Amino acid sequence: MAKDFPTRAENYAQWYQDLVIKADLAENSAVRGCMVIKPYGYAIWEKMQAVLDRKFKETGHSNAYFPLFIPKSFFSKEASHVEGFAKECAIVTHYRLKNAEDGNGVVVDPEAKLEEELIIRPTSETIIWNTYRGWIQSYRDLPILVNQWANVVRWEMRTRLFLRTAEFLWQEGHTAHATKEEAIEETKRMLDVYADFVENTMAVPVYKGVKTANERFAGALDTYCIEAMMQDGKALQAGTSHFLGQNFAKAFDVKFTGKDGKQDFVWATSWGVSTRLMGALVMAHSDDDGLVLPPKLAPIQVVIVPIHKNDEQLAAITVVANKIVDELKKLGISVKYDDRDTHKPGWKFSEYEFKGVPVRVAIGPRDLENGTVEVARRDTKEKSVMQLTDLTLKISHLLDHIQDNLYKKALTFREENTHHADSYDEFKKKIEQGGFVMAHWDGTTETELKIKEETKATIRCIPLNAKKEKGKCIFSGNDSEQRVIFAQAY
RNA sequence: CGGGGUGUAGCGUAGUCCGGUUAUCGCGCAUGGUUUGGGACCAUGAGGUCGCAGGUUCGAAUCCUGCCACCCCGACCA
Repeated sequence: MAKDFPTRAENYAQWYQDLVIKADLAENSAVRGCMVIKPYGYAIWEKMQAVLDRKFKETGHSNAYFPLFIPKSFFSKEASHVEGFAKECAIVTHYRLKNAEDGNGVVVDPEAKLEEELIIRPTSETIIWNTYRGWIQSYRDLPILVNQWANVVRWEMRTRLFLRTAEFLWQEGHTAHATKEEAIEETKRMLDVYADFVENTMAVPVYKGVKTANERFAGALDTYCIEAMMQDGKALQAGTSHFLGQNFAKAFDVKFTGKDGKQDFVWATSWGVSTRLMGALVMAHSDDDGLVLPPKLAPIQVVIVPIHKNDEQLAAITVVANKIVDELKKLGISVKYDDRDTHKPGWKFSEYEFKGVPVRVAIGPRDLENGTVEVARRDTKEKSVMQLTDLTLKISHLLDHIQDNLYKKALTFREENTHHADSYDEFKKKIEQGGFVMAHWDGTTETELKIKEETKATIRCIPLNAKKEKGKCIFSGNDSEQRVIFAQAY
């Protein structure tokens, strides 16, 4: 495995890029801006999907699937929605190719122009609300709680593996409700689901908050979000949940008759997380020696490496190793016994370290004599010799400890890099140093944009559950009710 | 989409300014042997449309034109 990639301190962006590629998570494809997610990376995504999908179902949602293509006319029905996405849409204009007349390959058949062009979905609100119109007549049809796992396309100028690609994978939940209160409740419920997932499964602490008007989703009344801090101090939006009000119901004429016999427009929410979470995962935990994966998402949680001088020793080690494998599997732990003779143990150690496998077990001749194994953990690099007695239980606990430790480490890092600022000078200085800066803001878009222009920092969110604290806006000096989170962001 | 940079074997590179036999070196790969508690060693070998397409020239990795891809910085965004 390559050692020739920069440390985080030397070049954070390059470190990330190299790590994603060299750890076999993903690579650039022949299509500009699009990535190939490789098996090891996809395995992590599948684990994320499995946990999230279970949580969605536990909160009453069902999966469905809507088309990749959206008629262009649907898009223009919700004004702010079009405005938000118009500049980054891929459009299908034709439906047939023909052989080129000069015999060189194929060309678009001009005869096969579509009457109405199709947009490749950048998100599915429009096609879904157009569909919901047919599903909803009465309050008895509500709520509709649907999620879809899908790919979407946003034609980005500048892309980075996982963090921003032209095509990405995600899930989008789209719900319909009879009342405003119920829709807002749903919006917040799903925000909590995301926060719980990112903190407990990904081991990444987040702030829950509301976006400012400026950062709001195109077509939403309120956008709730979770914001995480990466190791370079920048913020990364890890998930969003939108309260859409009646905007899409009005745009697509989706009404229902209430118990009182009166008609009203339906209330909506949408919420999503994407393969961007993969980027967050890498940037939150990994180090200069490679990936560090939280046990709950690691495709391989435990790897066993035999150390032997000859076939007899290997055979004896294999007996012990297989027993450990069986016991770990019974505990639901994914384990790999790597008895390949094509690589030396040292090579394997480095390889699995680079791939972020949380726990490594090495078994050699000395261990056979003593009834022990050597256990190494990836997060701290600590090694210890353990007795075979109760080994699998100890490993199981160790995995839990690693999961906890990663979260605590990330939390400590975030706390150490979160500062308060009470004047604009102090603010600029602290933003320069990186990290989050909690500061008072007067609530206007003008102030927000000016601060962004001068410092590159944006308001990541107005945190929920933060203590109210009167103060003066660092920029304008006007009154403010609470501090908001400023940071440079991905 | 604007500014800058890079493109030579799977990866990293020398050579490019100043054109000249068979394109350099390391890693990796294959085969054989010795090895195996932190990326082993020796020997032999395979692997190249020098990003692509034109052009200049007796001759192009090298000079010229156009294009493509990727990286960094900006604008835009999850």
